[in-house]
Amino acid sequence: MELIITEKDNAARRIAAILSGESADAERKNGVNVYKWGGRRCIGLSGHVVGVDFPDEYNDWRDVEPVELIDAPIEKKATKENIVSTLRVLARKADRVTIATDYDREGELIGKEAWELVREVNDDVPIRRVRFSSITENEVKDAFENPDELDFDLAAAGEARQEIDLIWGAALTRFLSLSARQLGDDFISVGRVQSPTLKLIVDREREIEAFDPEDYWELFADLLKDDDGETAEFEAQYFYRDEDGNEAERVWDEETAESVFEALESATGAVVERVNRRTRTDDPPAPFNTTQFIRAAGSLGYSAQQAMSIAEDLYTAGYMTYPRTDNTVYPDDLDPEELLDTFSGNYHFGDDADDLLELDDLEPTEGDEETTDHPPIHPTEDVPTKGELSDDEWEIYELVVRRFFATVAESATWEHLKVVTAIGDHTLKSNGKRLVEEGYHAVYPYYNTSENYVPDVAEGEELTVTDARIEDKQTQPPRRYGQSRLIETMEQLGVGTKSTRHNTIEKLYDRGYVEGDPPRPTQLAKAVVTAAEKFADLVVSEEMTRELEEDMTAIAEGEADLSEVADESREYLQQVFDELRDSREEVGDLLQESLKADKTLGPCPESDHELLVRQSRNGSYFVGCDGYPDCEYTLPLPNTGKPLILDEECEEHDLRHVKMLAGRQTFVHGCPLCKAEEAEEQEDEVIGVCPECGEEEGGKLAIKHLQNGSRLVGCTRYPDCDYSLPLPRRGDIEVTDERCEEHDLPELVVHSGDEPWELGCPICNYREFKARESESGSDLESLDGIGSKTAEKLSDAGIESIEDLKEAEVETVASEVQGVSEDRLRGWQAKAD
DNA sequence: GCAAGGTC
Repeated sequence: MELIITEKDNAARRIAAILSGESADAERKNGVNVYKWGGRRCIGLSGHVVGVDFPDEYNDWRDVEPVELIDAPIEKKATKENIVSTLRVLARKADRVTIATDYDREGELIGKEAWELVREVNDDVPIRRVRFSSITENEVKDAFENPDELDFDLAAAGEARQEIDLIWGAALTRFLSLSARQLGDDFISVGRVQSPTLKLIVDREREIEAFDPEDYWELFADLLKDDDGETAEFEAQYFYRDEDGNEAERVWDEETAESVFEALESATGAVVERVNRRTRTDDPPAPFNTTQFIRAAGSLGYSAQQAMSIAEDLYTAGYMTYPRTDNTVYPDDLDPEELLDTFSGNYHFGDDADDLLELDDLEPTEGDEETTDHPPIHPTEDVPTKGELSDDEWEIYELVVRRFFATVAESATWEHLKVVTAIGDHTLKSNGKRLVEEGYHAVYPYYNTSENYVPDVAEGEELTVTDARIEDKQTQPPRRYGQSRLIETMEQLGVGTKSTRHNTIEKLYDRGYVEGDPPRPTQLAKAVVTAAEKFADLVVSEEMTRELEEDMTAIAEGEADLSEVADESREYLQQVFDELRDSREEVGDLLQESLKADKTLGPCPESDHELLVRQSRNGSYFVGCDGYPDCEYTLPLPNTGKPLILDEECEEHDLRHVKMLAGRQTFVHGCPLCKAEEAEEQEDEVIGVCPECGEEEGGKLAIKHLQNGSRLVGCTRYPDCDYSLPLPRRGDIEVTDERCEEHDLPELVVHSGDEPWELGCPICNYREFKARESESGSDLESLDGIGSKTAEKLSDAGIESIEDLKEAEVETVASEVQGVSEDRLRGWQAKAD
């Protein structure tokens, strides 16, 4: 029997289908699929099924000095018992083994792990290795006809990485956690990938904190062209030549700005000095690799984690190719015409596919990176219907389909028109752009294609100045990294891999290093980075990865030895620990102070201690005094979300404001003491009889203001009767004279923002709310191409429903909402009608 | 309770 081993079940199933001509049967053994046909069996692993770790006697953090881990033995332990044991059973009976794991470094290591497991139970079976970059009939059959040997050097390069990462990560993580007495769930972690990533975020935050804004002014004029009554107005911006002779728009000196403004304001006419016209080709984007896919999904509002998890579901369902890839060049096996053909006639994509099929030349674009791991992400020939997918899945699927379309579409062409005008001695410029050839934008509507209108004018032409404006501005600090920018930067630095970068960012959230989106570092994060910079600079620097990569390349090429490289790294880490030994307390204090700072709100009103955000046993958050148990002062917090302490402080109590992070329902709670005081001052307002205990016990319903800032309609006999109905968090509630006939309760009106809205009878309102909740959200998501994330972004821009969308002004919305172009909006508007 | 890398 020949045993074929792949990296994952999905690959096993597809390879079995190809080699067996679709005749393989699946059999479930021990919870593992084994595909069977003729004299062959095929089993899929689940990535690494064994992992490196220290022996059990090193498990107790307090018992073992972290420094001892440097020279501790390292074992390989099975991490997927059922797969390992099934593999052993099959390997015993095999007379030939073929390793068909992924064609990349980690795949070679996973292959070697399989090799070792096979050898444990069968010491003479021949083991061969096949390599292919995509699971297509041609590639797979070709690979099996030309088998190769396992590359032990390449696998050893991966093993070096495993050992070095484990030793550095475990030893330093334990050292920091022990020094700050943070054991259990709240340990303080360090690692070759997570720490440089965290440093990127912390360094950016340092730049922002150190930023000193500078004032400057920008000046504009509106110009009017009048052609015998046919008029056109456009905006022009003042500019001058700086010392280097470059065009500059920012005026750094107020007096100059004012004097230019006066000149512009008092002028009546402007003369066209120069007209420049040029056309620019706008090439379609390259195929998706993981990073660019995450970025595109990010502009639709998906976090890196969400995008990858949806992509994985679509991959598992067979609708798109493997989402973890570095490749940006389609393989020769991919026939764009054939793939387009499968979309021809499709309700959603048919027209676009047909348009593309009419092009003479279907040569797809190529990116810079051509790798052997997997093909770039593209849709497969198995096309789902919209109903088979959730709204989010559909939105991501459409993105992947349209990206593939874009890569075979034609370039777009823009016409740029630059007009330089003179008002007296001052020069102004206007940049117009017009999309003359839509090209790939017709099938890929995610980019901003808004145009800027500047009329056709001739040199020497005289224009009227209709208005002049001066805008005072300030230079802005650098922007924080968003998740996708962070992933792109990690990729550029070579930190992490296509499969792990999004997880690393998630890890920084879990460890309490970053909060919010874009991620902001906590005090703890700053302290960890500062401490590491001082004592173990290498672990927070991308250098460590660069050096490791060099060593790995040397090992893979047979020029270096795994144990040599690992020992050299051990020596270096030993030096780090030599320096750390005397600073344990100093580091511990720094970490503990910052941990407390992350939770501190400000002075306790009843003692000399500080108020901290704490978590109770049942998981809910509250404000408590650091002096507990001497001081038992507490304040409640809202029960939705996770508290984030803001920089803003309450002037009355010197307490920092609190924001509650709860996804879409995130809100600023403010100063918890103010909230509690406000609730105290508000009296309960009785509005009717309690439907639960009113008749027997005489309970009344009242509008109540809770100390944690929320409001509700509840029974006055609380806690004996806990009947309650929710009320909105914001706005003043007006109790009107009109009463609901069914429940004999007053109709309520909420005053928030400009327009009051009728909440109505609280019982009816709650019923409707429940009904709406089960219908799941707004009707926007019923339109093609709008998933929950896009719906959310549209609603942030004030578009809550299809009705709103129809009336929306395309240009403004497109400029406000990222990832939503004018084309996309027009498409939805057409469908809505 | 450590890392990073696979995969689910």
